[in-house]
Amino acid sequence: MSINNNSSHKQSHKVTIVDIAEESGVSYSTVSRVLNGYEFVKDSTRQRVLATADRLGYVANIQARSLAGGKTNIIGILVPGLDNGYIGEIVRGADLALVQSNYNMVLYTTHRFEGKESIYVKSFYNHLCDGLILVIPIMHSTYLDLLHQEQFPYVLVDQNDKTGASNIVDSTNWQGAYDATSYLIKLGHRKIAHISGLSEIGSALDRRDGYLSAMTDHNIPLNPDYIVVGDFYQPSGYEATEKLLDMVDRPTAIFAGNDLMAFGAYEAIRQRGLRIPEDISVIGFDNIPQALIVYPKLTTVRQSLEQMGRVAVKVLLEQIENPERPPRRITLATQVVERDSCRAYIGG
Amino acid sequence: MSINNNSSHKQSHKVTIVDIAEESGVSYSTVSRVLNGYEFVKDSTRQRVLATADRLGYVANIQARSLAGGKTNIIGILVPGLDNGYIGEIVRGADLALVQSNYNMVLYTTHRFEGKESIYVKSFYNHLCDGLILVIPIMHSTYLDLLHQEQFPYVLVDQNDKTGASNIVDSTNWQGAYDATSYLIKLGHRKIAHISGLSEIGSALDRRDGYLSAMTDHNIPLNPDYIVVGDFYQPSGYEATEKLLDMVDRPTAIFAGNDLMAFGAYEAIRQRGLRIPEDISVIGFDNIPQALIVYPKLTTVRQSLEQMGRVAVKVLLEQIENPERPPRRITLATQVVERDSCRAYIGG
DNA sequence: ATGAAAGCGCTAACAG
DNA sequence: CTGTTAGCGCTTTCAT
Repeated sequence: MSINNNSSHKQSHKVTIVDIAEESGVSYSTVSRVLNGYEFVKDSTRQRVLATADRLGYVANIQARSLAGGKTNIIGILVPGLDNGYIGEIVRGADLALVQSNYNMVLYTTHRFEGKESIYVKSFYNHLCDGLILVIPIMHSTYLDLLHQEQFPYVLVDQNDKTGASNIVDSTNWQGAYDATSYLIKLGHRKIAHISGLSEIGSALDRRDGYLSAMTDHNIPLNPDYIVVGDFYQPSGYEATEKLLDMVDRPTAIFAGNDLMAFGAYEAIRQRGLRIPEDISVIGFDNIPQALIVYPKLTTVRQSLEQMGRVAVKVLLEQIENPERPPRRITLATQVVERDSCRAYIGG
Repeated sequence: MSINNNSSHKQSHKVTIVDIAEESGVSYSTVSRVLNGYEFVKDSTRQRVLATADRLGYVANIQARSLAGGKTNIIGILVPGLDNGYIGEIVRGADLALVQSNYNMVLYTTHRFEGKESIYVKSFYNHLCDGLILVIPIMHSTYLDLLHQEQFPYVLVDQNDKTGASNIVDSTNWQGAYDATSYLIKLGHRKIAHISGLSEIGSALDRRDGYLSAMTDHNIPLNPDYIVVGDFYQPSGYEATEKLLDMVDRPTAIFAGNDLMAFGAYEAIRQRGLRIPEDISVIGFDNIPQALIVYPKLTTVRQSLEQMGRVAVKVLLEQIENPERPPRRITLATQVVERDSCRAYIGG
């Protein structure tokens, strides 16, 4: 009789495949096979094993499985933090996509490590998970090298990797910015300012370029002072807007690099006693959920963050299934969502 | 010469304690001791081992460590989802507190499992982490039994466990609601409605009771129709408010069970062409970050969500250090934050 | 103070 | 189709 000589009724402690093996009179490798869906197992055996596993309340020990070289059925998602809505939406999308798989997700927030996220990556390729989704605006290239070196499946979200060796899911940042700017122009604005994101961030650059191209294409002279750099967080939008409003030749419309900075702009504008959109139009980028609860509701460029998360999962799982598949890049469309924060420019 | 016969320079593959042992000429048990901070190791040995570990770029394999009975230095945090700001703040607080420890956090979202979160709990007590923070409004008692059975360290956030056997961090829900309601009363309101949360949720109940007590204490007759039940999400606040506004004897103030539902109320009120706070006052509960970006800024009851997260971590770590310590309950104070969504009731 | 050896729970050849 | 046998990387007695 085994150590576990209790009356085979309810588990008194951890149930392992060995327990199942004994109970169902097979070797534990067979149990392992059944549990892993191995084809060539007699059906009756399979049933029996499955039944006892169930009866005993077996829960696989992921660590052991992973240690022994199996898979974890976990995918990791690395994010800087949860404080900006943008990330939350992507995570939500990923989570949604995972429901339909038999994978679970674990989320790691790295913001406290400023560039040391590679620590995480290291533990990841130590097989804490089967694949990685990276949502990290400012990427320290060390990662990618590690990941490649280990041939570890991963996908970059909204982020560029010049080497072309990464799976990437992003959206049409340039086009979205172009459209946003054109929208403002079509409304009659010409004095259009842009609050840009940090230059280290690819999407910020793309959006700035989109803005510039739209202006140029419509033969509107560029005013360098109309471009001010923020950091994608709300306070920077506030400060940027203050500068803009201080100008003698104050802009009549602002295209913020993302919604958060647009909210900052709202504050600054309101504080000056100006009205949106009567006195000044504001358009954002992202369409985070808060865009709907601010007043007036924010006109913005929608990128389906949730969809990005979903697609990222899809790509990642495919990569895991088929490690040989060459990396792909999927770019999702953006779209201007008209709400209440912009209106036609009259007079002047 | 070992398998790993590369020129002991940069790792060509995973570095294990065996590698370190060979490089520094000690047994791998000694390496393990050093790495775990065991006291009785000769100092020179310790230095040498540490140095080579560093040079080789060693990263501990958490899985193996855990399997062998060691600790993971990971604490898990179980949340329903990330879509309501409330959770995000708690997570942020927990994350913040963890910076100062040498623990890492992994976050599991369970919303897709509706009550099956016990799956997670099971894998947790399988030592995927050293302790658990549970932020799950509707608790299916199965958890707690499992957790107790395994003597697994955990703390409940904003949630009650009648057995008194759990660590709990929560805030003064009753008092906060009482204060909010009293605040409205002091402003001259008497027709005060309350949008409550689901009755399955302890904090929702406490808030409702606080509201009732305040009304009673001020001798204001209770109107059952003034209490409508939502689910803590924005749409339910919208619908609840529609009902309220349809009443012939329409309330002049609304105390929403949380900020999200208050935002729903905003929408409904605005849609009716009414103004906040001129026509109707609104007060929320939670003080999530969005309370500041809505217009008008939401008057609400602050509970320091971030602090709750921080305290939860503190309690949990202490519990992990000292498993014998009896469970504690820490209740944080709440406070009415006056902003722009309430004003004195005049006339009527 | 340190080495040897057992074993955590599981997967994956390798034999039959 | 199924059992046997190695480990995976690490912690932990038990010796010395």
